Amino acid sequence: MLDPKLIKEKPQLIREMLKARSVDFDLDSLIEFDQKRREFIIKTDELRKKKNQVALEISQKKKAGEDASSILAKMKNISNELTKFELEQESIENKYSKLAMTIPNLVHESVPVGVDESANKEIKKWGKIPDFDFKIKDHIEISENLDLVDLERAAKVAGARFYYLKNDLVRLNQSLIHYGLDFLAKKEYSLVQPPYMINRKSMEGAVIADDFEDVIYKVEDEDLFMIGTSEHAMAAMHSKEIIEGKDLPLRYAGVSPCFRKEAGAHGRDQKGIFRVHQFDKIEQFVFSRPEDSWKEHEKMLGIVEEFYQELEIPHKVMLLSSGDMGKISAKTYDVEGWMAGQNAYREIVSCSNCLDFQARRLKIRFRDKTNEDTQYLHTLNSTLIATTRVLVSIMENFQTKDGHIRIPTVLQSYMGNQKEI
RNA sequence: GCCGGGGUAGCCAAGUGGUAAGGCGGCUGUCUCGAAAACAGCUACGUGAAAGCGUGCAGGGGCUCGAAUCCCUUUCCCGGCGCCA
Repeated sequence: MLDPKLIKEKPQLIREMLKARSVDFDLDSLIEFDQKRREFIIKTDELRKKKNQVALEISQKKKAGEDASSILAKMKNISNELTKFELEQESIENKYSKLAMTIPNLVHESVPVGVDESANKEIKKWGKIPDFDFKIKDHIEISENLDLVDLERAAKVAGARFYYLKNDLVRLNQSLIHYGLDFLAKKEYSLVQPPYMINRKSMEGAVIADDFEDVIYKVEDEDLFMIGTSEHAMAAMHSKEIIEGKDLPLRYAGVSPCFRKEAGAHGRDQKGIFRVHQFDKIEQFVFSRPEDSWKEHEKMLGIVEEFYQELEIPHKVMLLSSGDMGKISAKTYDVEGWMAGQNAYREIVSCSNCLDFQARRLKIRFRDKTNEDTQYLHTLNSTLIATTRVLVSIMENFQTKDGHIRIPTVLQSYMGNQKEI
C-alpha cells in the first residue's frame, strides 16, 4: 500500500511508476474514491456530532427526571439517518481500500526502466565457470544414477513438480540448512522457524493480489494459507505493533519449507527439482528505520555474495528492471548461480527493499519516544538459500568424471567429513 | 475437547445502560546558570490549513433513543480436567 497523501498530492509520481512497471491501473478511480471517502467522513462526522449532542440532552433530562419523549423521537431519526450514511461510507471505503491494495510499490530511481528481464543490468560477477574434460550430465541424470531423487513416484503420489529426496541428498539438504543458519547466526541474525500456514489478513499484508492467485495454496475450510516463503510469516510477525526505535533494525533468519503453486509457469523448467511446489529456504528479513533501508539492502546482498563465495558457486548479481521486478518491491537484486548442466546462470536469490509498502498493509510502526508520532518502518527480504536450486547447482557444478559429486568444502564438516557423494 | 477466569490507550488499571477515572513512563512549557522537584498542557487513529470534530474498550453481529457495560458469535491469553507426537 502507498501513502494516500502521496497519491493525493503527487499523482504524477504514481503515474510515472505505473508507466515504468507497464502496469495497467485505474489511478483516476482511486483518486476519485479517495475524494469521496473524505467527503463522507466529514458528513458522517457532522451527524455523529449532532447525535452526541442530543444523547447528552436526553441524559440530562432523564437525570433531572423530566420527560424526554419528544427528544427520543428526534434521536431515533438521527440514528436512522446515520446508519444510512455509515453504510454508504463503508461501501466507498471498501471500494477505495480494495483498489488501493492492488497498486504496486514505488520504483527506486536506480532501477533500470524496461518491460522485462532483457532490461536487467548485470552488476557483478564472481567465480570461474568450471571447465570439464568430460561430457557432463544435468542434475536429473546425476541424481538418477546415484539414487538421490525419485521424481516418478513423487508424480504418482503428489503430482508434477514434486520429488522424493533420497539418501545423501537428504543429508546434503539438511547440511545446507544447518550451515546457512550458522552463517546468519554469526552475522547476529535472530533465528526464526515460523508458522507454515498463516491467516488471510497476514498473507494479504505480505503479498499482492496477483501473487495470491498464482503462488499461494489455500487450506480448505480454514482461514489458512501455506506460506510461499518464510518472508510471508515474518513480515506479519510484528503486524499491528509499535516497535521501539532503539530495537531497530530487527534482523531475522527465517527457515521453513516453501509452498508454491507455480501457476504461471506451465512448461518452464518442467523436469527435475529446479522449479518445484515445495522446497526449503532460509530467508533474511529485516525491519529497518526508513533512513537506513538502502544501506540494509546492500548489506543483505553483501551477506549473500559472501555466502556463495564460501560455497564456491560462481554467480552474478543482476539489478532487475522496473518491468521484471515484483510489485511489492521498490528495488530487487537477483543473484544467479551457475548451473553447469544448463550451461547458464539461473536465479537462486532475490533481494528486495519493500520500503514501507508491507509495513503499511500490516500496520508495523516504530517510534523513539512514547509521545512521538509513530512512523511506518521499512521491510526488506532476501533469500539466503533456496535449497533445491542450490542442490541443483552443487550436483551439476561439482560432478566428477566418475559420476559422483564433490561436496563443497564448507559443507563437509556438516556431512561428517564426507568429501563425495 | 470440556469447565472456569480474562482481553480497556506505550505499560498498569477503574468503570453493571447516559460525555472513557486514575497511575506509571514519555514530551513540551513555567521556574533554574543548568538540572531535579513542583505545577500546567500534551502523549491512539481518522479528518481538517487550523481551531475543532469524530472514531476507538480483542474481532464481528444484535437489542436499545443511547452499549466498554446486556445478548449471540468468533478469536486469543491464563488456570483446571481430558486427549496426544
